[in-house]
Amino acid sequence: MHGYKLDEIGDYMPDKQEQFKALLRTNGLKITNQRLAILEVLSNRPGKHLTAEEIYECVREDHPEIGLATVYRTILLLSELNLIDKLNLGDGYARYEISAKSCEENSHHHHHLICLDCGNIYAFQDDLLENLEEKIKETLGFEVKDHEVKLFGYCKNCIEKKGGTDI
Amino acid sequence: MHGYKLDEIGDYMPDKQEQFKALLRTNGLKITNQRLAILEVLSNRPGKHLTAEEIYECVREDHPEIGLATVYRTILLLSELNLIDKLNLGDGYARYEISAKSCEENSHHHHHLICLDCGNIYAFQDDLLENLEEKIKETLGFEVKDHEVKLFGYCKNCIEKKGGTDI
DNA sequence: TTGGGTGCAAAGGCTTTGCATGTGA
DNA sequence: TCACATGCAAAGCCTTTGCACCCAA
Repeated sequence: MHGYKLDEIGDYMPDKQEQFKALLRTNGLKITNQRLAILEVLSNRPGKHLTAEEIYECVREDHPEIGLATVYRTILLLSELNLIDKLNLGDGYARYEISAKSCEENSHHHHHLICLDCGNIYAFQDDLLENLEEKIKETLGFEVKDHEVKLFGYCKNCIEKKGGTDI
Repeated sequence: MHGYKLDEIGDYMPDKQEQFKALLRTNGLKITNQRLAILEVLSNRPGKHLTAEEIYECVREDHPEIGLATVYRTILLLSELNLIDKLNLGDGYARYEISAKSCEENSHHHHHLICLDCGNIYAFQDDLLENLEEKIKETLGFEVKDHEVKLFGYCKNCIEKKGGTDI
């Protein structure tokens, strides 16, 4: 984290792209076509979890000259600005999605359901963790600031396809 | 997974190393000093989460001739035999610990508390997730088989050191 | 004896970095 | 103009793989 200012932008700002531009300006960063294009790719695919390579391919459709290094650098920037979330499934690729946080500032990350069959990723919100975190604070004195929950299993579609739950 | 037989060993087996040897024999694998040494390093450090490099350094104290590749290959083997668990903190290193599962077969993985200050990792058991998994099955039709929960925050020691919780 | 295991070095694969060039403010 | 941003290629870094030698069974 380079210490970017994250809270200078009011909620009244109408357009996500305008918010982004203002955020860049606030931090003395330049507004470039590459940065706008990368954020747009991610914004247009909420709930999709794209690898750097996938983002690169999407952006290249409109900006064939862009370099993969720029994608990586921009991803890092967007992460530090809390505009995107990083997800690691352990398959060797870091994945990114537009942040839910960027809408409601106080919420934790949502959780992920990963289907072991088709690989699709589903998101869900749950507040069960809040109780757990209180319990941990009481018993262990550990103060939870953030969490990452990944549930692995089989999604409805795949279960129905196989005609049973005993995969 | 290469389809190793995991359940051939009874609970009556007295020594962890003897269990391991029997497991290797059962699967037609050879008992080597390197394999024994690597499992011992991990067995002697329950709750520690070692990287391959760290395991390598530990084993080298008694077996200076061992190669890093052997450590990686053995780690993979131990994982497939469910004797060790893999943990990914997103820092670029895969970490390993002796499996809690290897004792009680039916339990899920335990969860991890990761201190953002000192980097220590604490483990805890909790059954809150069971309720959550039922709820997910009911509402989304998603059948959870395994989960991975990482909670990031500040441990008791670090909170006390700083003299406050507002780090 | 002999096929699996090991050590070494090289290769893989994702990500970061150096550097000269380009460009937004 | 000029510092920041970009593109390309090279380097980094963790991990895996190829291959000849070794050794447990």
